[in-house]
Amino acid sequence: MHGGTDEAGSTLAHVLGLLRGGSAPADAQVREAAWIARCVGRSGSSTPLGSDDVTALAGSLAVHHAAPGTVVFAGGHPSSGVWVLREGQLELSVGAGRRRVVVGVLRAGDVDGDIAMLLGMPLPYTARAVGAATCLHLDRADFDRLLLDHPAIARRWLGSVAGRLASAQGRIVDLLGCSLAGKVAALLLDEARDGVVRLPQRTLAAMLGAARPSLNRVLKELERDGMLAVEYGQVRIVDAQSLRGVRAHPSQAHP
Amino acid sequence: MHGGTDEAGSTLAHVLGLLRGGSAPADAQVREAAWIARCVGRSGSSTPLGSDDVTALAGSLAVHHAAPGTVVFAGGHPSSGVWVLREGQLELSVGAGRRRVVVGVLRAGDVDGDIAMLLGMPLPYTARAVGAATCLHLDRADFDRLLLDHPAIARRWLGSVAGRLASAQGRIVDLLGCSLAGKVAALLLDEARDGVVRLPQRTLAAMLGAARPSLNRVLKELERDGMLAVEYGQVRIVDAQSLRGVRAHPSQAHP
DNA sequence: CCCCGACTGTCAGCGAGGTGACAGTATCGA
DNA sequence: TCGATACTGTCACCTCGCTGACAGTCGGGG
Repeated sequence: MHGGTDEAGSTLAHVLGLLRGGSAPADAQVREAAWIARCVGRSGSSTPLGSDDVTALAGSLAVHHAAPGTVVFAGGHPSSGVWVLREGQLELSVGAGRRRVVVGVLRAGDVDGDIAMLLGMPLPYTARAVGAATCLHLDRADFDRLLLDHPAIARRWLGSVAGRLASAQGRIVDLLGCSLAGKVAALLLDEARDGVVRLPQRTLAAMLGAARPSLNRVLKELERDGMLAVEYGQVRIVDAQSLRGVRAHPSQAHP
Repeated sequence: MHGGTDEAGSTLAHVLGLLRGGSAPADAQVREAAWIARCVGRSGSSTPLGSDDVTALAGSLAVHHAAPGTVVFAGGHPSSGVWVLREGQLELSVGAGRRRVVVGVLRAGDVDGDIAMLLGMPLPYTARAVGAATCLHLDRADFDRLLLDHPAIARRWLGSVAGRLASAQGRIVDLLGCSLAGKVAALLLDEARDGVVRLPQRTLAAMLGAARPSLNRVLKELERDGMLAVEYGQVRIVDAQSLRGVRAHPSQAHP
């Protein structure tokens, strides 16, 4: 099936299309950005900076007030440093102009840009302020000075990144062991904020490496079973407990 | 997700045992341990400690000489600290007694145990010295002191963990976008040391969430195409270039 | 207000891969 | 040297999910 007759050219064009932030965001690009978006320092679980840190450092951090719709950082460029969102929401998106797809949302307390900066890799998505937003920014030099002056913060930052690594590991395991229904359940459960996942089915499908019709079928089944409410551009989790049960099921059913 | 264990009768072994009536360690356990084993600080790519660091710190690190077959650290228990392998090889395995499955190997320069220690989670596998091995050990206090006294090392450690996070991300994308052949190619390419992957097909299949017969079929196809040599308990990569081409193919074949 | 673009809902057909089973073979310990 | 115990190689059958297409619905901009 994968004989020597495949067109190397079309494959290459496909790959190149992914790398440039072109017009039509290919599924693969959406998928990659969406998964990376799940690896930010989430407030509550694994934020490297506590609110006490932020207040203590407030004077030495650059404050950035972003007007609604403003781009805070742009995908494709190397990360200028670390962003800490203090108020408002930032929408993470891929793709140009009208064809852009939202792959995630940053909320107050979230920290992003650190991994890209540490590794010198380009940011995979663009962040825009949804309403008015207040961010704190550390450039590379500030970041180094922060870690140098505050070893406790350095230590906690290490813990934060380690936690993100562990959750990425967990997602690998989730993705491999389950049927599509299990993957969907796992994705919804840890992507939800306040019981709602505000992503279109197309994006969810891309994140799972699944086809949209297949995803839709699973969603409707789960809705019929009373676990979800499928709405326009979002999914509401109704019965999280049962949903966790779906995730736990072994991969294939068979008598 | 939680770590595995090495001792029959522990809670986790019991829970995993419930999922399948199975006797051998459940595939899910093997899979999880195998993926975590791929997230150690590999020498060369993302080791937090340079050899110069190690020599500079040699006096303050605890040296541990492990006789062949000795257990260096045991799965299921919380990590006592960070292990740096200086000489020899450590075999990472899951499962009790004779039924154990090897999920990875540590080589000179590799660093492990840091993530589990940082997060307070149990180690998912047991490490045994294959031949004679020399390890350096830092307990939690030593680790904290190291990061406190050497900010440059703390900074590099952060970079190392960030690199491991990025590679875990990359694996998620690899796993979702490709056909089974693509997944196999990706797995073999970055699991190989000196062109050889020394894991049985059962373990490889578990890592990919695939069935062994399916994996075997793909391996034989790749062998027929001259890219691999399938041997007893290991796979030898013959033509890495072509294998990289297989990995790049889009997900599904289609006229 | 209406229209256009984006999103959801659904279908028939097909191929990839899972399942369980069984035979052959390499490896290791007694 | 001889089993016991893995591991590999392969089969027929069947399910899951992908493909491509089309109709219905929501929502924002002119």
